Amino acid sequence: MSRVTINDVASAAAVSIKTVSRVINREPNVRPAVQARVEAAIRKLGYVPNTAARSLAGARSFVIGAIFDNPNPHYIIAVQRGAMAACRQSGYHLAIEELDTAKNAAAQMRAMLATARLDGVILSPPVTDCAAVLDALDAKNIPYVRLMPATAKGRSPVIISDDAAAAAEAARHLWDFGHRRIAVIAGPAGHSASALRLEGFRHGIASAGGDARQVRVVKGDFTFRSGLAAGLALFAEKKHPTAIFASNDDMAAGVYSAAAQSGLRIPDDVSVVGYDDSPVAELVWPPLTTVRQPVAEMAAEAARLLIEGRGSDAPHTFELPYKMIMRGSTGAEPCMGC
Amino acid sequence: MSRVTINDVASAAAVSIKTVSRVINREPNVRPAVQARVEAAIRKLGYVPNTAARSLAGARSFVIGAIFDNPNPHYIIAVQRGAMAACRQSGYHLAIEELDTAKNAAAQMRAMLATARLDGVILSPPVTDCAAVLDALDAKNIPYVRLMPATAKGRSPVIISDDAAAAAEAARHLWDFGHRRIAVIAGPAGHSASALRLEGFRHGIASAGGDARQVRVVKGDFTFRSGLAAGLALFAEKKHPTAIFASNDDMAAGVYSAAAQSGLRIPDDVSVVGYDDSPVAELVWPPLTTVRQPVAEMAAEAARLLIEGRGSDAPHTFELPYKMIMRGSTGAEPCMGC
DNA sequence: CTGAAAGCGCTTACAG
DNA sequence: CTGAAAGCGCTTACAG
Repeated sequence: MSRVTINDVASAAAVSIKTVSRVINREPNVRPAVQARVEAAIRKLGYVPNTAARSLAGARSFVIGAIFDNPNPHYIIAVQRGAMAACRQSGYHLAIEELDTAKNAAAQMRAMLATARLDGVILSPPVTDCAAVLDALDAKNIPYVRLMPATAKGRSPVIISDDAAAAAEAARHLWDFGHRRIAVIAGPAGHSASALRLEGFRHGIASAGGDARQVRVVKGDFTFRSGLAAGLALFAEKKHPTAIFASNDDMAAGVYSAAAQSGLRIPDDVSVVGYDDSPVAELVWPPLTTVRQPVAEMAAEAARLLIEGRGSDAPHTFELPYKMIMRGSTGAEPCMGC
Repeated sequence: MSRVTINDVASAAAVSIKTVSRVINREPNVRPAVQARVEAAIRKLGYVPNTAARSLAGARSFVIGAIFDNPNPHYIIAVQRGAMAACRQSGYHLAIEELDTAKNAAAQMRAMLATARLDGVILSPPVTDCAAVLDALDAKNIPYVRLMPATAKGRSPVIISDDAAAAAEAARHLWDFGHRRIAVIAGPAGHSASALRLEGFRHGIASAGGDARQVRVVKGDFTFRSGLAAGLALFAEKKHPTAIFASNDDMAAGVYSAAAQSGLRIPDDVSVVGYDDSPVAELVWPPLTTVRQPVAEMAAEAARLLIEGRGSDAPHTFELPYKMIMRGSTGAEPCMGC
């Protein structure tokens, strides 16, 4: 639709197309007055640079890739939403690729790279820790930014949110409500978030003056079902926990179900904290107190880094703040006053 | 990476670049022998056409858009997976856009169209039925294909799977197992699938020789929670249903929870059928009998239609087959032998 | 059935 | 600080 070209803008601003190009690309050496004139012309004409032409003439493809593997749909959607937003703002496209880590991930990565010219790649867990994929990217000299890696953090710019600190805050929150019999439902062993959240929680208890070894730990696998099973097992105990930290919201929802089956009320009899602030957190009753990891913002930051050509910079760590979302599933320890 | 250009291929095959272009674009008027020679050269050199150059010289952008609104993440991911696969095969990109139908959808659509040149657009429910969005697309002359529209099917090519027939099959399946006290948990009123599945189920009962009016209908909204509530209400009745058709898997999972709380076993005491074959269907126990709508394939077909330039053809309907997935949640009516 | 020429809308590499 | 020229790799519109 945009028939307006760089030539039209150049004429309107009475400059050469090279100067318009400089303004578009924020290159130096343009007098402020001239720049203002060009920008006014761009706005007036509704000029949008032709990506195909820019790509053909220059070295950029204007495509950023996002690689996923074995994924939680909510998480993927959040990453996409953030990355897409950043891409759109700069006229980039987001190419989504799903890897099957079970098979030869590096070969799949190379196959993708053979057909698609990418200016950069965003890696999310668990591929974010797949050395073979990083190698394939390095071999082609393609910049990449990783979300929440557990290993090899020195290999690329990295975007994180402090899960351990968030879990510690959850622990203190429960502690401050007077809870002393506390259980954690941990995530699966393969997932780096599991360890981060568990250790963070223990650390929070310790820093509050408690004994981290007193914290009951039950294994889960991030599914509703495992949360239900863990909750049932916990509530069957004579002196069952009065507070439970589930390492994700789905398991917390399972705990809700277990509590209902066990005749326990939330938060009167037992307090529950989840993690992720997924949709289910607002669907359950009472609404779940949980932690929000700014996934979309993290992905957007990764995309921006790549778009600005900073994906090959010396390894940096960009940390974005988590947020505890206080809702109705936590309250005072039942015998506070007994 | 692909330094090989159309010129290299032309030299290798001893033809002009125009002939190579004809082969790439499957244009007519190339002798079979020449075509074979060109294809051999392409293969030998590993030539991949430069999309930016093709786009700049020609009329195509090589970008297909997919519009979503208020979405089930699993569904969106499935649509994306299918559409991406089709796009990748033809060197296209998929641009994903989320609309907020609550706000001015047409304005959002126009804003998107102003910056992105799209060769076609895939619309999925519920935007697939948003007349204002269709108008905006028509105004810009952009072809579109719609997935599962409920209205205005004559406005574009349309991809469907027969939800009503699938629901009818589910009904007959239950009927054949001897069930006569049957309930349906319906979806939300705004969603076209709700009506399709409910009416199809009723029709199935009638065609099996039953009385469709005897089928109990309880309202749900496609969430686990509404399925749980509906199940609890149903199971509280003296002569509770022995079979339940939940209009989606999430609600079916809610029914599982209700059954457990009510001391009912699946499928011994009550049979359950879901719809969607979402991941939860294999997570619950016993695994859920459900219906698979070929969402990814439907999206792939839509993308292919658009890529082949058939998006503006006279309205067609492409129907893809659903599939009933028999698992362990259905069995004989409990008193079959009493 | 095949090809030579022009041009798509930019950026690059220079020149000044 | 600014611009004229060349060229990126294709497709279009013709000519034969």
